[in-house]
Amino acid sequence: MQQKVSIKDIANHVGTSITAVSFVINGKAKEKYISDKLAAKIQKAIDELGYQPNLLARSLRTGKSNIIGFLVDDISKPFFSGLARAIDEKAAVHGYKIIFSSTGNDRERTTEILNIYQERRVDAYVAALAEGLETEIGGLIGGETPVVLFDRYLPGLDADYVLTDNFWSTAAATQHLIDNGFENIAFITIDTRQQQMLDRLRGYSEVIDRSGKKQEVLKIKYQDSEHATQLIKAFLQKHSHLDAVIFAANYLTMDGLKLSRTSDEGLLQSKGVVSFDDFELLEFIRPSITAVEQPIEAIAENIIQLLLKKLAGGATAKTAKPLVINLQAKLNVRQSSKPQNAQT
Amino acid sequence: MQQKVSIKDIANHVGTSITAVSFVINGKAKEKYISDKLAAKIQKAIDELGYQPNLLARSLRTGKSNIIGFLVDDISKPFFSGLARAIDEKAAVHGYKIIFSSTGNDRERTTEILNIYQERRVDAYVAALAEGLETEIGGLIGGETPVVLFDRYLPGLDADYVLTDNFWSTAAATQHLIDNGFENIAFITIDTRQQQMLDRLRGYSEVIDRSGKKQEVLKIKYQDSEHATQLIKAFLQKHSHLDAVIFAANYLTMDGLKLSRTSDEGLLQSKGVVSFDDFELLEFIRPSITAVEQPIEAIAENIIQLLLKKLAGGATAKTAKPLVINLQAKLNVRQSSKPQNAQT
DNA sequence: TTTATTTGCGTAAACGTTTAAGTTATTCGA
DNA sequence: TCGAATAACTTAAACGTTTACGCAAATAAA
Repeated sequence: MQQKVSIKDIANHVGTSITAVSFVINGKAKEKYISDKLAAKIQKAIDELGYQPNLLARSLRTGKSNIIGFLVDDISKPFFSGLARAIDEKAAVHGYKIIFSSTGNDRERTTEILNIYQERRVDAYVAALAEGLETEIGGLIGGETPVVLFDRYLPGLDADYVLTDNFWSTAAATQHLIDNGFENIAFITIDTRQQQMLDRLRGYSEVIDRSGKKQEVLKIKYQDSEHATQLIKAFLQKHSHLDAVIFAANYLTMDGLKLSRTSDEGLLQSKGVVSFDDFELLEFIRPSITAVEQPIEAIAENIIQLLLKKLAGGATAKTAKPLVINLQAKLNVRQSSKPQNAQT
Repeated sequence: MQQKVSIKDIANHVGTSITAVSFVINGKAKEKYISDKLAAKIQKAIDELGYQPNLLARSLRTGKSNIIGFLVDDISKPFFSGLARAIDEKAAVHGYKIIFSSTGNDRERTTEILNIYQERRVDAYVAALAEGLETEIGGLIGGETPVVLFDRYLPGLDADYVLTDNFWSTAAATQHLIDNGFENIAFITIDTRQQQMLDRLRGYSEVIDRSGKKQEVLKIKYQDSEHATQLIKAFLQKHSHLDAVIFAANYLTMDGLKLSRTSDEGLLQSKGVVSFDDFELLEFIRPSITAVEQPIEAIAENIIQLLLKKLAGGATAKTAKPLVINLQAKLNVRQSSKPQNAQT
């Protein structure tokens, strides 16, 4: 009943043309020489009849859907859903709406989603994709529609990125442990070619080397959680001289923490621990764990700004060389100094 | 370059009318008497030219956007983002896309979002709203566009609901504690008129009464986390005979767990604990905590089914009386029997 | 053979906008 | 006083679909 009042209805009600109505709706009354009197009457009708523009029609006409497609592994992961919220709110300010999808790291699903996005005529893409999906998103990158990638850098893809500075953040975390008196610091990561993991490892390596200490790295060929926990356990048992551990990803931290549920709880209990990626759990866990927190708000803000710039400056932006923005993470220190057998 | 091939292009390429093309696109070739030969030629052109329908145009014409508006407090809450993912995937199967927004429990923001949804001509609404926003969503309920509410029941609103059976679930949890030998079971909730909290309390009360035991209830006037933790602490100290506690909401469980970070860790350590709402943290926390897990998949499935039914059967569905679906939650038992000074 | 159906396809209107290109009436400079 | 500029509107096309009609040819019925 309320849904259906259109520009034409307004025009008829006032006794004018739809053009005039359109102009005042779009705030072009002055510019287009609509008299104040007519403009006022139209505005009155708009309010009284409760007119709401049909964005579908507008989009069809203007060729801009004002929709941004957002694509990640799994939208229910805290990092992604947090970012989704931030981005959604910032986009709303500029009249854009976000649509989300989870690829589940599946190739077919990904092309399917991208297809749907194209059919819905999204104005831009925002995506964090795993390696192996380069070609699917790659096809979009030269095209009409702007693309901004985040979270993970894909070496093959010459695109615009908004990233956490993994090298810097890990270096800072490592330095933090050193500053607090830890001597033998291990780094637990996965065996991969993912750029962000390599950067994290490099951050650790360089700081350790510069300090004259010895690197102690465990690279896990990741199969499943159980398996990883076992490898971590063996590693820690073998290197009993370690007094601190850095986990290079949140799931590794979790796998490590699972040791505390078994009889092996001493293994981590007595050490300084730093987790890459902060999560709620860490506020509660004992021993308390320092964490590298991704700057979600900043990431969201940079993505939106980059996008707006690309959306605004059509051709100019297209010829510009891709931008890689590296944002510094925050180190959430939960316990810093090293008592006898300490934690951080 | 790829973006712009339309029905008309196909028609010109084949040398036929756009009508014919439209028919084969929509699989109405047979029905509309398009010869197999023409249909094949058209199909060939569609594939070769890489035609993608413009869903905006289609929506404008058909009056169906195939978009569902989803509205919650905060999409980054695990329960909501998990549900979002589940619902998104199920909706995709039926050609629907979800758009999400977070109200932040703000009245103005809520009306704003609903306005945007109307402008985008969503086909249906899915929402979980806090009390106080009844009127904003209430205006939609009689209207053209189907509405399904979930998670929280608003007594004033005669709408379709998909809910977790709070009464049943809490009763089951309480019974579980009794069955495992706990004698003095407390219930910690907030002082509110929220229906779901009242139902949970009722579930506890009835089972306790029936068992002949004594009710021990703490109703917190919730201000902030710190304050709640203090009240919980005082309560537990005062009633030292308690051997089990049920927290009526996940944030209460968290506030309770914060006791473990202070010197008062003994207070919960020695007791059986059940949390309403499960969350990742609980898998790691010690003492381990049994939890009531909301059936996310089932909720998503029921929402979609209900929606599809309402979308299909226009007028018939509108006259039907509102449906309230109550889904049973799952009790995730992490430690059940009561040793001397036990946990559950 | 004539008439009625079925088959196969095209014309054109409509969905609700935006906007280029008119049209008329008014003001104005010289 | 008159053409030109300006002010105030309107007409109509276009965006890419779907779909009610219309029309002719082929087939079936009479």
